[in-house]
Amino acid sequence: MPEPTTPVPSDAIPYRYDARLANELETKWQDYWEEHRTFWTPNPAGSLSDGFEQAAGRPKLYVLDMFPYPSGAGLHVGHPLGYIGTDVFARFHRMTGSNVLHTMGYDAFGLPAEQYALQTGEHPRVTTEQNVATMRRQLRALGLGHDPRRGVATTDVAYYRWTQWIFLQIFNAWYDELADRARPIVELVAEFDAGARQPVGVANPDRIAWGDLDPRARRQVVNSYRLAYREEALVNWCPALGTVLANEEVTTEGRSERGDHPVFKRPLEQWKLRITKYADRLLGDLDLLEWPEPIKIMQRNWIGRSPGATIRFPVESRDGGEIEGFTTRPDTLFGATYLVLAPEHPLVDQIVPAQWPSAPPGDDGSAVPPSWPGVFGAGVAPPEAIARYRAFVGARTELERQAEGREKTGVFTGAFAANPATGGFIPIFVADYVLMGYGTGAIMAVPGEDQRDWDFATEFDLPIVRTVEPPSDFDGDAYAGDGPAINSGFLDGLLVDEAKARMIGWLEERGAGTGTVTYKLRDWLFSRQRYWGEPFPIVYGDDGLPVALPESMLPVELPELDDFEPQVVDDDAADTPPEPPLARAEQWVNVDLDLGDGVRPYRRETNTMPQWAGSCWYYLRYLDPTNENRLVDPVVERYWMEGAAGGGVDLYVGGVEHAVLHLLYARFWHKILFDLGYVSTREPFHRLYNQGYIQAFAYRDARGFYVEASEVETRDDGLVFQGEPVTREYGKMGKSLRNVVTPDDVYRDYGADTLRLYEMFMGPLDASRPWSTTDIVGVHRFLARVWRNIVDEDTGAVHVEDVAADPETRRILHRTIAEVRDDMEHLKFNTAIARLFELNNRLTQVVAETGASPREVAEPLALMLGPLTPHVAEELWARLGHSESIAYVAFPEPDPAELRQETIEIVVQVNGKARARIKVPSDASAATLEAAARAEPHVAALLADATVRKVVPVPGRLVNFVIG
RNA sequence: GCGAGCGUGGCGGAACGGCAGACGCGCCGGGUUUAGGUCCCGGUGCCCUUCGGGGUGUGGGGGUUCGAAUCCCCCCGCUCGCACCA
Repeated sequence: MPEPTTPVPSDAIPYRYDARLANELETKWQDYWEEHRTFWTPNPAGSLSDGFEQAAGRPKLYVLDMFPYPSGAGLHVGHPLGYIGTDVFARFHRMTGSNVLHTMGYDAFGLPAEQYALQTGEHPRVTTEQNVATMRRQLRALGLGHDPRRGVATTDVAYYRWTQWIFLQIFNAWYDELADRARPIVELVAEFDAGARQPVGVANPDRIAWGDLDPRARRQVVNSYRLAYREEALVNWCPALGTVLANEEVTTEGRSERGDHPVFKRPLEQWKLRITKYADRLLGDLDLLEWPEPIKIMQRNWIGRSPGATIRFPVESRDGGEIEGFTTRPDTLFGATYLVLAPEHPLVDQIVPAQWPSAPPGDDGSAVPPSWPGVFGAGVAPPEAIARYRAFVGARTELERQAEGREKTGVFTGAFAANPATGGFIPIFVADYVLMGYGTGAIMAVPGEDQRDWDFATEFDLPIVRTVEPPSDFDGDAYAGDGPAINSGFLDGLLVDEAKARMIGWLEERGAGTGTVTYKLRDWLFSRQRYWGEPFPIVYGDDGLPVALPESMLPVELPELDDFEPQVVDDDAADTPPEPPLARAEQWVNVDLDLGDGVRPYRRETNTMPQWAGSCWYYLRYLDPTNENRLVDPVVERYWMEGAAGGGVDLYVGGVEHAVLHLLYARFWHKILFDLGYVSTREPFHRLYNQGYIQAFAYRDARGFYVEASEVETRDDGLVFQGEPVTREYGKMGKSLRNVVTPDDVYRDYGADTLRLYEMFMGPLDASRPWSTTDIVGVHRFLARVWRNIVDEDTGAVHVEDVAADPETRRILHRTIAEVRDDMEHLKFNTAIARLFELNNRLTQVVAETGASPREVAEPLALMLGPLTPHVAEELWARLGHSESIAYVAFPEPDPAELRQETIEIVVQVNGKARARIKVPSDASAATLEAAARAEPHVAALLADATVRKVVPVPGRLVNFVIG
């Protein structure tokens, strides 16, 4: 990349729009906005309602940026792209009469903050506050029109008090399947007490009546219904980070997304949130949203709804029992030649016999093939073989599983089950290609119709029965397509959909199975062994059961702790037990509380919430940040959130990287709050827009090392750094690639308005593109030209006259206004800016000819720049003689009369090729068009010796002659 | 492997199925200037041209259409998401 072309300071010209002048007036207007509370946005009620009378009649608009994390490294020019976009949009809408809410807070809890604090040796609160201050300074310098009163941080005690409060609501709620919504847990207990409902579920497997349960059992039953619950689960334990991670924080290679350390599966008691209960609503309500289709598709895939059936297979063994398997293809049951259980499946131990059977049950004369016991051989008895296989699976990391590809491993359990369709006995295997976390953790294997089962069957000499007739030219293994059923008794001849329905009916009649729906979505693992997060408002009594603290005991503040480091151990130390840092704050952990039955000792929960928690609801707190009595005042909430289909924030801008996690978690919390009556809309974010990324070129020298990108020069013989040739790459901005450009650099060289304008001009907001320092001068020159067209560079006097613009200039002005309005509305800032360039180029000519700008052009130009480059726009507006801020001045409106054109130029094509242009009245008829076109000399010549086969006149556009 | 998206000058990018390349950068030429920079004017897809114009051109190939960067099919390349989900 060539040197940044730093403009030479033009000291000789005192009022030239250069970096010095820009910086001066930018600081001035930022101070002005702060002092005059320009962007304080009134609420309809509560402590922030001053001035609402003026806004009451206007439409409201809630514009939101994704919650930023205040990084210790500060901002680079890629970060604010979306913030500038929302600011332009918000400012435009203020000028078109909306009451606009736009602010920004900080997602300041979480692993990065804690790790940064570890690096610097300072307390996370200190470093976090420094980072927030740095980011606030950098963002203030951008001139963003945020309401500063609403910029909450998740680490504020006054904020996380409400995060904890929401957790209490989740803990104190259960999902009523019949009503299809969450309800307060007290209502469930009331129904149990009244005998209106019988407790079922994992905590009450024997279905003991409520009245016969002891108090402790009752609490366990109730806990098993809660939307927040504790469960021993296989979690992603990352010793190097000293924490467990959510599935989403683990890469497909089985390493931590942060730091790339190995991750191991370990059973651990964890908090989970029952997001799976909302799977169907999270899926269905996507239809209400104005979101990019790819994002909706990603959410649908993540939720992964699969309709199918659970089928019960009676086990042929000493104590009987059944295995429930889930399948999406119940139509293939006749081809199920074996079952597979996940290695952790709880039934495995119950069905495994002491010795290998010599033959399947029944007496069809077949024998058990020698390959079934698996790699351990027939000399190893079934229980031992299972144990060894489990050890083998447990020892493998995700990475190893990945490396070994799709090769199937497994072991025969020694047990058999009956296929309810055929009545025959089929062997039961254990294999790790079946996942405990999905469906029932058990499958019926149909090798003829499923490639995975085919691979396994081939490996273990299992029979393969096709149940769908493949096309005659099919030469693959398993056939997964549609076709008539074969070898399937009463299903024969039916196509797949019909066969599925018939089989489900058949199973349900016999009580052998039911139609069910399964989801890929798992419950949300909600606890972390970290210091820098929200403490849970939960304590444990001596019975070890969790107790929710009453609302009056909130907030539960993080204790001061010198040693806040997680227990970090070696990368590969999979066996060390995790110890949360908070467990070491003994005085904090052990408390005596009166929770209703006298003062008793309790232990606090020592896990903290994941970073996602705070970002699940910040958009609600922005609405009413100072409210001490409620999460958000319902009047305020309704005012800002209600809107089109499903309601929600009017425009939400952020990166695609949050396509599933943040957006799904936030929707989930919002729906809980909706069910419990705390918010009025079904969805949090009505319209979502994904901004692109600004990346940058990076350069390596001959040794392969990155060199400072800003010092690379372009010469005729190629790219060089200090005289040595370098090669170019393209990637993220970052210290490691040595290609960072900071906003501060650009402010210094050109000013914030130039940075804003360049970022908006360089391409459409949703596209990613490379930063180009050389290109910035173009927009800077534009601003300087606008300035010069209005202000005398030598004297600072305004040279604008109250004279009429010439007709052509006036037409250009009004066309520009119309197009800029339209582009702004559709977030097409790059083309809006191009139109302003054209208008200003015209104005430059006028000034060159007449020595002054007509006021009727200068004022709208300044106003149209208001959203894009607010500082220079304010300054010009003030110099044009206005005393009020430009922020709420009405955006120019086009004069329809000026948009109408008397004559238009249309194209004449011959065989689709443009050959001439003719001027015709704008309302010319097809016949007039054709006549005028034929009269054009060039066209006439082309048509002279040709046969015109067809004429296509399109009034207002063109005429096409087809000749042959 | 499955799903989604994207390929337009030297570069960033414009273009309701209707003049491809708006606007900007860069580059070339001219003016202003002692000079450089700034600033102003003109030119700039590629090839040919008798300077009138002609040919060609939106990753490649085919199709629909009077007309395709745009719609459809196949292929190539790149990016992103998911990845043994039964």
